[in-house]
Amino acid sequence: MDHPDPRAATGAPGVATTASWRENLLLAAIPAAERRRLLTHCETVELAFGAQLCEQGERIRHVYFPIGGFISLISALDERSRLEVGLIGIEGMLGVSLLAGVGDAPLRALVQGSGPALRIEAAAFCRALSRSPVLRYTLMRYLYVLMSQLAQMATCTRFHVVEARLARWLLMMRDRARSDEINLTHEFLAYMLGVRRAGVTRAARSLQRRRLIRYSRGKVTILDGAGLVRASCECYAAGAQIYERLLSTGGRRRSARGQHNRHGRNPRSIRA
Amino acid sequence: MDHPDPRAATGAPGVATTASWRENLLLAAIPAAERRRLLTHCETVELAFGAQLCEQGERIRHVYFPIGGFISLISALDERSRLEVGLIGIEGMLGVSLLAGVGDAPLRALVQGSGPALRIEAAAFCRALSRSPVLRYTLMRYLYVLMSQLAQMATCTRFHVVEARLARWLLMMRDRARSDEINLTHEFLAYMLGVRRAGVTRAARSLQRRRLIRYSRGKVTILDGAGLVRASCECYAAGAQIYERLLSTGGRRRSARGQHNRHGRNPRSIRA
DNA sequence: TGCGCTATGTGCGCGGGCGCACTGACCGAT
DNA sequence: ATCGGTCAGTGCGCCCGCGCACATAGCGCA
Repeated sequence: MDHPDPRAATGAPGVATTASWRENLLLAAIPAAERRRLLTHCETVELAFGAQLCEQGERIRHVYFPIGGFISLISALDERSRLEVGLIGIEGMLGVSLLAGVGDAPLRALVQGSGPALRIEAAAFCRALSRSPVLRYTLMRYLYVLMSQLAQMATCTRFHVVEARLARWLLMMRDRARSDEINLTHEFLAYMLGVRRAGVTRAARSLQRRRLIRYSRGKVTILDGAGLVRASCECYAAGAQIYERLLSTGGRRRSARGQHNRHGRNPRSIRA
Repeated sequence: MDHPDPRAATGAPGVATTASWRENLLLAAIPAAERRRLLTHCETVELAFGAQLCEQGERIRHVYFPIGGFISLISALDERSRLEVGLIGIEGMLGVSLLAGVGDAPLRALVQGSGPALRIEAAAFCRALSRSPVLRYTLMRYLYVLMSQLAQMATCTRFHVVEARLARWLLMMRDRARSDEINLTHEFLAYMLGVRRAGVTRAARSLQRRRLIRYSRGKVTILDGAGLVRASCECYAAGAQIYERLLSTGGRRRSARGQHNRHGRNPRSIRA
């Protein structure tokens, strides 16, 4: 109702696909040996747009490492008051609370962009965690990034107007989907931003008039990324920076070795 | 200017006081042997109201375990747009990011209620962490609680009116200060809630008229706690519950043994 | 006793976002 | 070709909180 079929099932576990762990930056940052062990417990699944992977307070059954799709974290006070507080793409994972030894999900998780993900059973994941300090270390850093994002989100939501926040979300989704085309209706955007659909319509129209985006019937295209960055609040740049500083340079104890980003992209170039 | 002298120094390390580790619930939850080792590195300090213990992005020098005072975590986009996103009292600690292997503070930390705290140097704390799985485990659960609070804070700030949020804060501070008298000006409250002082005045006056609180010149007294709970948003109850479920039952690996929440409350009843 | 500072009270006009409700445009299926 | 459904555009009155500015009132100190 509020968003496309929240109960839509996740696609069935797939067999081989072209996707691989390489697509997930967290997995890529784990030392090969650890990763191999982890991957033996993983299966590839297709995340279906709108699927609800878990509900606030419910038990976590699987941990997901997106390798194409992305997931949004939603904090809901009740069905009228809800707000997206985090976004998980190829740079992250769903289920960090297991790291803290907590088996319940703190937030609702909704698939926002369809695509594949690797998943692993919660129990197997916990076993892997308890065996591997490096795994813990790497994922903890991500947990920290998520926390920083949460705090920033709170402030951003409080102080910035819908239009800037919309621009920010579109950019974040572009980064996570790695595509300038995003499938999202105003309705869904309103759900995420915690505002009325009418408010989204107004903001989106304004962005479209300025030729920064184009949209129609649930498909948004980013035309001018640089312009959109300018139209967004500084939180977009800040968020990208936090991530870059803590993770994209390798993730594993780089602080000691000063490694560089193997993927070569400079996340700081938040550019167009 | 915006709040009482942010650069006020923390009181000098004290020697023996009547306060003890027993006053901090996290420390109390750690097995005795571990705690003893940790305490050898601790010193007692007096937190001075308004002191800034660390700034967003700066290096963490000490970890604090309040045993009387309490600390607020503030996310600042710039000096006009800032918002309190967390509150740390005897139930918590300042410096969790070290758990994630990150040496920089994600948020500004301001002393909100004067009182003693135990503190330990960051390096010593990290060493202790790396030696003790139980310590990690216990504190990780707290990290999780903080995260949940952050997410809830974002939603609360977005959807609830100033008066309810004010009531909530007063209650949270009462719990952490364990006193119905709280030293806080409207100015400072406005700083935390991210609203104008005038907004706080109006809300406070309304609460006072309803005989829930009384205040004058920087001192707020809670007259009717139960009434104040009713005037607050459900986030107060929800936050207390999260904490209780995860930490107050002992904190140490109870989940691994399949124990149940000894307090017997149903966590699902988050909506009144 | 009086000064000055800090804390609180209040007014006014503005604007963003809300709730509600209806219209119009486009798409796919029968 | 038509119909039903989803998606987007728009209007209207409302209210909360903002920004600004000024008016009182306690309190400490000289």
